[in-house]
Amino acid sequence: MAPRLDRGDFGLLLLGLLAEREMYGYELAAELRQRSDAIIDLPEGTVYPALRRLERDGLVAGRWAEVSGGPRRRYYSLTITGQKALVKGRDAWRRFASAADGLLGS
Amino acid sequence: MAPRLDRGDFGLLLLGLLAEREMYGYELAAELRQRSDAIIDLPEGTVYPALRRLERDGLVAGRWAEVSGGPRRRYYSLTITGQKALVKGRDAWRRFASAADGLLGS
DNA sequence: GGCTCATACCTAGAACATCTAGGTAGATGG
DNA sequence: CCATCTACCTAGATGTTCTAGGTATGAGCC
Repeated sequence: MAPRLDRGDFGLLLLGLLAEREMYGYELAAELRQRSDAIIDLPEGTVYPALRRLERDGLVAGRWAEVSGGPRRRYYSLTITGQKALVKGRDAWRRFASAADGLLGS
Repeated sequence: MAPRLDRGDFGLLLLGLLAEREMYGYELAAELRQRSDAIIDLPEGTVYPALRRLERDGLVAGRWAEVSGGPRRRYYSLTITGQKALVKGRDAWRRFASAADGLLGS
């Protein structure tokens, strides 16, 4: 149920960013790109469906916001369930990354 | 073409183990489980197809070996192409893991 | 012999996420 | 007028994991 980064589910990264502040899809994609030095560069066709899955599963909540001088935005924020999923997913990720590092060698 | 652990392709972990020594499928699965404290526990239905893909793509080479006191084994070893793929995949993985750690926060 | 267990391989199909390749629309600048 | 940026969206293909089996060898035990 919780997104697992170690299984190739990038939804956990979105939860990570949303833990800081409310953001919208386009912003999330740009933020991922900038703060990872373009290492993580998810196309929109990945981000929007991921957000819809997170909302469907109750991990984030979305609201529409009208913006003067541009298209409207759908802002997402973490739910309580989402916060718990983030903690769990982050733990699983750390364990996996540590194990993988050991197995991959120098 | 090269397996990317950061995209959820566990084939890279198999390349990592095979860089140490020649191994067979059943052994690889057990090795992954033991050395990761059961954090990485791939079912056989994942390992065998993954090895076949790696062989199909020329990253590993397999050979059959008869064994006294048990079923025959198919041993796999890294090819030159596989060694290069391991280096590339490992680099990509380290970069991704570092970026993800930063994005996931505390 | 017959039974169970561990080893060791394999496959088909379902499930799921990414990615490609588009589309829609509003505002801005040349 | 037209290109660009913003901001959202979707359908379909691709690719991998995982489930849930199956096959076969050999050892140990009654």
